[in-house]
Amino acid sequence: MRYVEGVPKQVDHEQRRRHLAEAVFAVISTQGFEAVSLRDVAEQAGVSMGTVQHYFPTKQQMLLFALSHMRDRVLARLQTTVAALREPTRRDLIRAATAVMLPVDPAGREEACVNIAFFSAATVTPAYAEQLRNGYGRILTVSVANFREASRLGELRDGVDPEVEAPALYFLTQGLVGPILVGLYSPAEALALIDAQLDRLFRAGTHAASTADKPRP
Amino acid sequence: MRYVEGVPKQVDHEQRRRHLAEAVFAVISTQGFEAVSLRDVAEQAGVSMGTVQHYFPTKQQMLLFALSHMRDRVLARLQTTVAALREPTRRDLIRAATAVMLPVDPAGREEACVNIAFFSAATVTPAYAEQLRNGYGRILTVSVANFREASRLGELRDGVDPEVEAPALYFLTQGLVGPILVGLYSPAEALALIDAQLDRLFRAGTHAASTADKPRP
DNA sequence: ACGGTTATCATGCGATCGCATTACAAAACC
DNA sequence: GGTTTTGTAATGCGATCGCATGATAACCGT
Repeated sequence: MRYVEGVPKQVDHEQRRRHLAEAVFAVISTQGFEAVSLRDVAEQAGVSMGTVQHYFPTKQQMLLFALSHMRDRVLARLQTTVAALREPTRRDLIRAATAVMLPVDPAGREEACVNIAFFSAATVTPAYAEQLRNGYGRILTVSVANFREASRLGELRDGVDPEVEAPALYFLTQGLVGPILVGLYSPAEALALIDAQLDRLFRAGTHAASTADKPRP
Repeated sequence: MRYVEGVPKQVDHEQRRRHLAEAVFAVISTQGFEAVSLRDVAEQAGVSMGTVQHYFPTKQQMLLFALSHMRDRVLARLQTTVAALREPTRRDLIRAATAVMLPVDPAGREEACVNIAFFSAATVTPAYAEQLRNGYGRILTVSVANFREASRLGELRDGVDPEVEAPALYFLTQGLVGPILVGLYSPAEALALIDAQLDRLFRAGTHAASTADKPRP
């Protein structure tokens, strides 16, 4: 029988897989990565264990798909957040993107829990490491491009090298995730630290408003 | 029977526990956190499973002790590395401490693997989170103190706020650990990024030599 | 209409897990 | 020197794991 691409018989195969991936996220962020079992995922998704096996032959493939779906989910949330800004400056874009990657709301916290779990697993599972390099490398590339554009537009202070400061701000953001998750640093402190760095990198008046109340128009 | 404190009967109880903790580290960094079983740890340590149970009533207590031992081990390596410096400036101290926390050698990589594994587990196990806050909070405090001292000695450039830049450099370092572990960033690139930040924070001539060959005396 | 495919579920199986139990040798105590 | 305590090992047990198998109903193309 011929297999016609993109025309599912009864259900949307990929959507089911994404739904199961979301169940994986819920289990990881509530019970932990090591507690992920096919039975837990099935229960979380409201289906039987056999259904999970139907969409993922092995547990490894399920987790690997979940990781790639998490990458897509973070990128989508980044794009949505950025698109919601009205006439943003480069600083506004970078600030918003940074805030998305920090666990400041339930969605961000779930994503951070899942990502740190896969980072840990990636140290012994090369397939995870490759996927993480893909996702995080992509965001880093975009961040550097944003800084380059800001530099071209003259929004950066004198002497600020976008090739150095873009990765620095990006990895600083990543470094804040863990401490926030374990309660060593609060989201507010983290954002204050980010804003302090942005103040150092960008000229004054190159963004709408940082943390203060925005003045009436 | 009376229990005389600090006088072990035949073996050094705490040393045995540390030895088992090191076996835990080896298992985590080679097989992963979820693969840690009492049998694996026993085999890695060269003892029977019953011996592991003798020193740790439960697996949880074993892992919790391992985490506290890892904190001690990192702090000891920090102290040893810093003590080996000859007439270091504050910048030299901070640079050395930063390099210790990055996975640049096998020891550092093992520690990073273990720490990121516990960070992941800490999101669902408060006891781990508390232990991590303790360890990382301590290092952060020392780092801030070092920056304050550098500021007092006039080694920092004008306008550099130690209360902001100390945490920023510290979390930047933490943010580099994960990307290095998964191969997104090389240790050399990471150290170059750190040195670029140090160049920005410290006045010229406040350290012996950064990356260039040191001139003859 | 009907054979074939797909989606779903229930169940079974071997392996492994944490933990409890037991046995035994060596050191310590009185 | 006999008893108690401690270190070490071996083994058993119930639970859970990933995965394989079989059954059942819905949907498809011809």
